[in-house]
Amino acid sequence: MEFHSRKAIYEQIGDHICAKIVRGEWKEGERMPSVRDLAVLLQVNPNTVMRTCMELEENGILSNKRGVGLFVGDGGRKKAIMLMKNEFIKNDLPVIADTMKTLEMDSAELIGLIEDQLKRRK
Amino acid sequence: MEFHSRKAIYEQIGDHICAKIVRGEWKEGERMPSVRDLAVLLQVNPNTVMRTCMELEENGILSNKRGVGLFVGDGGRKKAIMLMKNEFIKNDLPVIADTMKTLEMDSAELIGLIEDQLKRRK
Amino acid sequence: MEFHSRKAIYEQIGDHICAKIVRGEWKEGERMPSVRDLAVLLQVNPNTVMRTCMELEENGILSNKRGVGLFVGDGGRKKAIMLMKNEFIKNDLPVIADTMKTLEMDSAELIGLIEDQLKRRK
Amino acid sequence: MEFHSRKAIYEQIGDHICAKIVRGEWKEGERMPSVRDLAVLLQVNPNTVMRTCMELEENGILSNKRGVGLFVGDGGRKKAIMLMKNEFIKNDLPVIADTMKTLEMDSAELIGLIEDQLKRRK
DNA sequence: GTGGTCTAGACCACG
DNA sequence: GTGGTCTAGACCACC
Repeated sequence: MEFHSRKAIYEQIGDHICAKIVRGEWKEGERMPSVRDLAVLLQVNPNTVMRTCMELEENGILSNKRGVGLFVGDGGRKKAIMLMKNEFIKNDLPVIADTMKTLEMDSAELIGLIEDQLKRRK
Repeated sequence: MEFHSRKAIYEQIGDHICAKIVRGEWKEGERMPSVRDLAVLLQVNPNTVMRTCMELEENGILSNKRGVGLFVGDGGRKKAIMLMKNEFIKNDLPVIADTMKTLEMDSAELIGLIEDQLKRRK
Repeated sequence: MEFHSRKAIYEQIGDHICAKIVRGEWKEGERMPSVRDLAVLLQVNPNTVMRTCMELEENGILSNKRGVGLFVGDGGRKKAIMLMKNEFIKNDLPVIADTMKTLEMDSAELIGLIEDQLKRRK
Repeated sequence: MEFHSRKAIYEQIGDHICAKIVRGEWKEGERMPSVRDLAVLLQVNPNTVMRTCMELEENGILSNKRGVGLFVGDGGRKKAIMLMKNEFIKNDLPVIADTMKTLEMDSAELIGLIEDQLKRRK
């Protein structure tokens, strides 16, 4: 995985894990890959992954059974959705609204750009 | 001026200046306030403003007459619009698209959120 | 290191770093000395080195792994060569051509002067 | 006249005046345009032209008859040539030699670049 | 430890 | 007065 955005890497990893959970790839109650495995997978320092997991644990998205491993917590999917949504509203929406206002961009134009973006990924 | 976002202050100042130009408050060919005056105005260190202005100069948005002052460059408004748009496409659009996809949010919902955001400001 | 020319120190540092890369003393993918170490080495303020590194990063010559250090980027050598060459063509060639024209100096004479210059260094 | 290079404007004006004299457009003993006229012509602050002229006077290239005007001094052409040549050797040659060395550029390549440069002007 | 940002203040060349 | 550079030193987030 590569990390481009200005966000801290541990936050990007958080997004990545949340997305897995939201998409249902990692289900509630299931055991996740170990911190070490994740670190290898993401090519990142284990401490960094650790930090992410601690934060997700505090949010109740993950739960940590000592000596056993990390698990997706009860209601973790819902909480992950809430977390992502709140972060989006707090961090991104204001920027979007500002930019649209200054550039006099309307909803239609924004949606056009977003669709372009989505197509480009396919 | 207050600085909230995660962006560095000098980048926020850049947005601020570009917005002025885009809105036509500072017109092409006109002289801008001096770096020092801007610094006082924005309650920021002159070096920080300088750094912003250097970047905008490299983008052709500002031009510098030695010993005289900073001016909005020829075609500066257009370039400022392009810059803001490109930054938006590069930095923000991917985040928006990602988030919408993961949260299965459709255009209507996004626009709803944005309108809420705009109302909240009034 | 001593700094003679009219160029700003941070630009001379840029030339210095590029030259290291071009000469192969610092290879692509390798980690460079930290900003602080370079500053000590060159007897210069760390901020000054930072400024240079930021510019080289924007040119794709250096790349930055957060919290780890600065590395010579992929294709960094080629880019460094291009950068130096372009700077030379942009800044120096016109001066050379102008001077030769006004002073009615021909190629042979120029080369003579350059060889004198090179000898003087030995 | 436009001023691009990093040289101070008053120095560029000096080059400009010297070139006129070397080329014989302004002959020894002849009266030059007034400082004010030059300033208008070059779109520059009269003080700046003044400064240039003072320096050229110190070099014996110009002579100033108070209340009458500026004249090209006796032997001014020869002195102008010397001045330009010395400046070139002092300021530009070292940079050229350095760059050629780092980029492993030989004389033939340099001459090729210069000829390109000269053609581009025609 | 790393880079990155910001401040404060000095100094310079230039106009 | 203007922009531009540099220093010194602090503080931050990140790994």
